[in-house]
Amino acid sequence: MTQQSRPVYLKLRDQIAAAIIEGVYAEGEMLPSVRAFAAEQGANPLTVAKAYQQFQADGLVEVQRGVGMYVVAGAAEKLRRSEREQFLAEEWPELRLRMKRLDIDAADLLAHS
Amino acid sequence: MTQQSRPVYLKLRDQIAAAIIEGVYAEGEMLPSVRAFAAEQGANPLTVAKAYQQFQADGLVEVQRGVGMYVVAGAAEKLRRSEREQFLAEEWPELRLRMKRLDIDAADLLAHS
DNA sequence: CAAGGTGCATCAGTGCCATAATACAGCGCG
DNA sequence: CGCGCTGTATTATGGCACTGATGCACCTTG
Repeated sequence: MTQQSRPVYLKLRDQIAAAIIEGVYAEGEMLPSVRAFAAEQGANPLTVAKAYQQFQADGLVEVQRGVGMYVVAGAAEKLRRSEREQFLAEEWPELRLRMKRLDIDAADLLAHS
Repeated sequence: MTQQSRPVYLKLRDQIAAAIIEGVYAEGEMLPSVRAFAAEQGANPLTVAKAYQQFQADGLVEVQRGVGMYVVAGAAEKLRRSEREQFLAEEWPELRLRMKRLDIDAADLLAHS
């Protein structure tokens, strides 16, 4: 009903980013083809391509035309650093205020681990 | 250009919720009128109304037609509990996994306080 | 009663998103 | 070379959420 439905291409992007960081798609290996990943996820190949392009633009994957897209060396660490900084700089401050407002502290978090 | 990362009416909703919890809009008091708040925030009155409706549906504010919308007694605590549960049950688990993936621990958070 | 403020309903417009159907360009392999 | 696999460009279309302008019903106040 609300904005729970983030755009599909962004969901796919996050999913792929997590997989790269966790080594599911190791450096030097090939990402699933646009068509294969689309079929697997039940999405449209173009939508997958749109998600892939984000990584290509950031230099995290390398395109070999006619072959596939390969994870660049150091991509996992680069991605982790990038997202880490983004989280600490932008999300955490707001999150901190919000937790304070909702009266949530470390003990509450541990209770829900 | 109309597409922010987050819909305006949801931003307004969060902003108002925070104000209610913090007592800026005390219980029994009247919320700013739709038109007044819209002018103040540079938004459309209808967009503000959409944000207000969420609170009305949840029974946190009471509408007196022709007069205004009043904060119901106990609204602040009810809102805090609701958001608190929502955070712990839905957001925190994902956040926890994400922080682990990004190699963020308590020390990092304290460093950015 | 008249006037101004309130919320709210209706209709219309806009832009992003997702999908679809093709078509094209490059590469590897038999 | 021929075939099948890659990514990519093009165009078109439908859906849906968000936003916007106008007008109406209701209440209080003087």
